[in-house]
Amino acid sequence: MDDSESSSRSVAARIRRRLGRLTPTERRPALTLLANYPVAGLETVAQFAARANVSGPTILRLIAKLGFDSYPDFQQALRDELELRLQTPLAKAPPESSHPPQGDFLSTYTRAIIENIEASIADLPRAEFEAAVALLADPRRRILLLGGRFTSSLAIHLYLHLRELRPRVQLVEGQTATWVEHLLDLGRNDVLVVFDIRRFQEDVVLFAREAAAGGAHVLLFTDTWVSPVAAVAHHVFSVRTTMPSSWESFAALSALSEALIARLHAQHWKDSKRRMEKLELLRAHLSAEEPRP
Amino acid sequence: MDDSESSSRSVAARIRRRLGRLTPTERRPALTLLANYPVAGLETVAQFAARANVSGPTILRLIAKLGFDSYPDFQQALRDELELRLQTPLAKAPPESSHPPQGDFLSTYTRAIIENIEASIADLPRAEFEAAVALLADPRRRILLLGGRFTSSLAIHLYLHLRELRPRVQLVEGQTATWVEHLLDLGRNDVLVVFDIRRFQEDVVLFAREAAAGGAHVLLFTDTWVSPVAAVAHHVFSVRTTMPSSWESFAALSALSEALIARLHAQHWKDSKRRMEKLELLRAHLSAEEPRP
DNA sequence: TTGCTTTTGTAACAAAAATTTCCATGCTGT
DNA sequence: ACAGCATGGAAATTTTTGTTACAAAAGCAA
Repeated sequence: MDDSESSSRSVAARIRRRLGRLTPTERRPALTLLANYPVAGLETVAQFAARANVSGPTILRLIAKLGFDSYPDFQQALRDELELRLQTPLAKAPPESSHPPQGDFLSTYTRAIIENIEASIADLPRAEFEAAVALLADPRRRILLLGGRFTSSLAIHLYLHLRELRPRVQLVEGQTATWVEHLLDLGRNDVLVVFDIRRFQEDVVLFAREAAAGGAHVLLFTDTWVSPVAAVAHHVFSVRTTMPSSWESFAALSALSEALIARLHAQHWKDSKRRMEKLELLRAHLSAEEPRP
Repeated sequence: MDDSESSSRSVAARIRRRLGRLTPTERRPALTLLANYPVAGLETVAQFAARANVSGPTILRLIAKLGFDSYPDFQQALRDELELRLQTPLAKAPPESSHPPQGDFLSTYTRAIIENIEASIADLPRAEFEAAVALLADPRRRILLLGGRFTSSLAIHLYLHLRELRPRVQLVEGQTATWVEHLLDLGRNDVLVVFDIRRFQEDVVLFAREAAAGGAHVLLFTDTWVSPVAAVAHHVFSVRTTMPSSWESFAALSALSEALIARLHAQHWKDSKRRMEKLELLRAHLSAEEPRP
């Protein structure tokens, strides 16, 4: 009866909506799928059934109740969802050729960015955020920042601001081969902040792993695909970076680190104010002695 | 022959490693898979083949070269990867269940950011935007990027992405004293992109002035206070960076440069796609010849 | 050009998958 | 207790899918 309404939603949403009306045995694979979303549903009926400890026909009855015409149909829906989340620049020609632009480009693009930010921040666990702030606020800890090929700009952004607020902030940069030096005296009292999004970089992952093994706290900023660094990270922030049809957007990651900075600044205002005034003074000294151009 | 070694890596890594040794037609589905990772590989052979415009057997030959015994084997490997990635801490948090409180710091801060972006983009002259895109799209022009003390992260962000899309992109970095070298052969056919926000930097302004005098097109990204660079700039984008209580936010600037990149990519999709595929190939070559760890 | 090798697609075939049928089991209400 | 009904699985059936053999096409050397 409510098919027309629920059929527009994601598979996960369809399941949640009908969970109450499922038989106990049907509920088992339904929950299994939610727990291993969407991989479980991409297997064969037999594999899925085995995973959920039910028989094949039960799977098929479940799929039918969810409103799919066949099991391949259901899998296609899962793949479509997945693809939408994962599109990379090379994936597809821009849509403007296919159907005329609705609203101009800038407005459309901006709306997508805003949606990304909103969705990301809404889903973000507040406690994790506060924990991260506390870690970064602790002046005794050393802070190391690391980014990937593209995300290094984010690491730099955070670095430039943190450096103003507190001492002992370092950026891991340059050739990969030189990174190890940072690992040398990295210990229990240090924090590594890593930015890593899809097309996760092996060298970044390895570095984070090493740092974690050495006892450092690892803070990870990643996309919905979740970098493998998460396995060793103490705090993980996963935000949306995918845009409808084009490149990825760092807007949400950027917003998050700015929020982090703002929070730090607000909470430890007295310390950072003193520090910034001192900086100001030093800069004045330096520039006063510079020769006039 | 080196199967034992490469089989421990991810499917994507296997592809990159062998990309050079594949036939042209086999390379097509390989790149298709990387672009739509891993969805393309989770489809049936026929679907995957259609997506890459090759025949079924070509897919199977590719899979065999990658070291898999069968297509289902290959799919299982993809699913395993996917599952591992999605099992991370994120799974703990319930996805779309309850919306977090409205009034907390993060939400408030995010709302301010979003307002900044919306207001900035709404006021932005579309013609200027398109003119900027056209300038940056012209492959004959050299592009120079420059940022200030904090805004350098924005310059780097744009630099890292432009570099993928087109040749002849350079970043002005390092000590101010070394910048002049860039001015040497800067001429009528070149473009200087400058980021400069309040507490405008003298050295940045001087550089831009010099570049403009030399005939270069100057593109300025600035805040509502408008950098003095505007006096010599050919296109000026002034956006909001002020936040209610604390630090400034680069979100609008960031959104704008991302929109630029997206627009460029969309308009000159064919060129940039070719370029990016070539990059992919080169990276594969480099990583294939890396020494064993 | 000619002949040889490599590459790629067509079509037939075998394997595996999804689907259906049908029967056993357990629960509910009289 | 026993009919009636909902539920779930084993096995048979049908459909789809992966696989292979083979021939056409393309590239290349002499």
